Amino acid sequence: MEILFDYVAKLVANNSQLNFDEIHTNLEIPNANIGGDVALPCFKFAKALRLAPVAIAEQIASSIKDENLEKVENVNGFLNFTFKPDFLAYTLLDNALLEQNEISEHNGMKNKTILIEHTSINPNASPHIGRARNALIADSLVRVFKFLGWKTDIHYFVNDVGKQIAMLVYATKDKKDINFNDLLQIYIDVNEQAKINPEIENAVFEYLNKFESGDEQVIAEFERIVNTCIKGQTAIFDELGIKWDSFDYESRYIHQHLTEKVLDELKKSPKLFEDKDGRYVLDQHGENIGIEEPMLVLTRNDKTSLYPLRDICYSMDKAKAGTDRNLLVLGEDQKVYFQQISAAMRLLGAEPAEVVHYSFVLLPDGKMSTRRGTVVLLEDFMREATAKADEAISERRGDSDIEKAKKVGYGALKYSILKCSPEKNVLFDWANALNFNGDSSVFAQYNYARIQSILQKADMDYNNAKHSLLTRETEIALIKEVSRFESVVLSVYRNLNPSILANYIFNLTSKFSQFYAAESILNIEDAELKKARLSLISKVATALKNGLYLLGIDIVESL
RNA sequence: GCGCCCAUAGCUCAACAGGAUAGAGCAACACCCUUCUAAGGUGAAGGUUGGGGGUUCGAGUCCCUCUGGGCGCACCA
Repeated sequence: MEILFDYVAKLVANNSQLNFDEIHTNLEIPNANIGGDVALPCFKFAKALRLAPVAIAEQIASSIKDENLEKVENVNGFLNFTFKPDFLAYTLLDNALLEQNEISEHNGMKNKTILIEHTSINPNASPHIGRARNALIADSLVRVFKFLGWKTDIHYFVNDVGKQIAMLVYATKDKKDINFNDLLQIYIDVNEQAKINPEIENAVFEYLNKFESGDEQVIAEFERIVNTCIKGQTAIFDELGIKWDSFDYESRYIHQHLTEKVLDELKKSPKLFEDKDGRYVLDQHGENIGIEEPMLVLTRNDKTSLYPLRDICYSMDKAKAGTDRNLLVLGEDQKVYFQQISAAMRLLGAEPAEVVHYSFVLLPDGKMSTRRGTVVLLEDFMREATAKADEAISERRGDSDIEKAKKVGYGALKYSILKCSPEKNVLFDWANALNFNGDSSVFAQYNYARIQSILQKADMDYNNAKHSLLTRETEIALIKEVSRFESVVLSVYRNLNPSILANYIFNLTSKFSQFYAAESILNIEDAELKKARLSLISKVATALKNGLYLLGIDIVESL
């Protein structure tokens, strides 16, 4: 639609005292029920032109004569432009950018660099769908940045130090083999036991002490647990096509004494002080942090580091990597904490990461809690979705196809989480998440497959099609939607919000499905029209394929 | 108690930097497969955008306030 905005802005600029930019920024797409292709509200020009909005619109409407316009009319101060359908069709379709190389070229983002850290969940158990939201949002953003030509560097911070790991080490100390799938139950049990048995707590802290002071035997035991966990967790994400470039271990900051330099830097600030217990504490009053006592305890009394200090060091390392952008996808529970780390970084003269926060996934009967075991595990969701997809495919196609079932099932899973705006809570219920009708990724995959089926049967070259022949109502509606693809991708990029894309894919699919029901493509006499329609649907297929890809969803050739 | 986020149809979600008559899907109702894949399409129904004030030519969108939900509130990581 951008090209039409330019066209209209130029036209109005030539027929009024308004300049191109002020016209262009005010242009909008009118609601479908109002009619018209582009609208210009004239209210804001009233003051400068010393004229009533209606009079301005009237004046401009009457002075514009353009062969490509069907009409320009004033509706209560809105100037509505309606183009001739053939002009609209070829202008939008011939200029629509749908492919990765075209879009990255057009927007000049090639070879920019971005570091993205995401997920970084505790290595203690199988991830639940709440934390999966982190990985899904981030992975989609990674895909969008890559699509636009950015070079991405994706990091995972492994919190391999701490009480929760020590507890798992304690609970598994006599076990020869540790199975990743047993860890959740072990974790729940040991937390239960620790409540009634204080000796566990003591033993756990002893483990932690030994780990931090470099006891090789204990370090090996920690590594055994952490590696089992990371392996198990990343295998699940890997199955979903989500990958990282590097895993950064928190313990490195302890064992290699990497926190000292940053601590020395912070000591230069009067905001860092030693409290009565001998711990280093950062006073963050005046940093606009929304808590009563903005203090960050950085060390224990023996001056060994606490997590926030290690996190500041890690964040500094990421900032020092010198990428054009530095992004972090983080749960809303970490909002204040992130502000605290950011304030410390500014104190050190560094630029904190940009952050995308997401809200939690809620269950119909309450919140999820790993410790209480009231969770929906990502892997359970994956299995259920695949099973349901396979059942449906078997029913339709006569036999099972597990690869296809995964593409359908995982797609539905991702879509159900990604379609919600990150700042809103997602309410998870099985029926909704496993619904393959209507507003779901399956609708898009299904219609993509329909298009492939037609294109295969067509057996004709539609490269130099005359798009001006596509003037039916459902064709124009579909063309308008396809032509938005690039601006939607850019909108996801600007807002760091993949739900915009999920939404778009549904609208595009809907428009295609309506066109498909209303018009024949192969069964028509007019060969030129057939060519034009084939060209149109091939472009729709490209937009669907690339759009789904950017959400991390695979297409299927038949369904 | 304080701070940040959210509240839109019975349910789940849309509505680009404030724009015109607030849109979809699910569920429920009535239709449409001798025609390119019916996981589809069409129609009807469903709303005082949580309540109340304000700013504006214009408010779901901005401001204030109340209610309800989510998250957090140094010495866990």
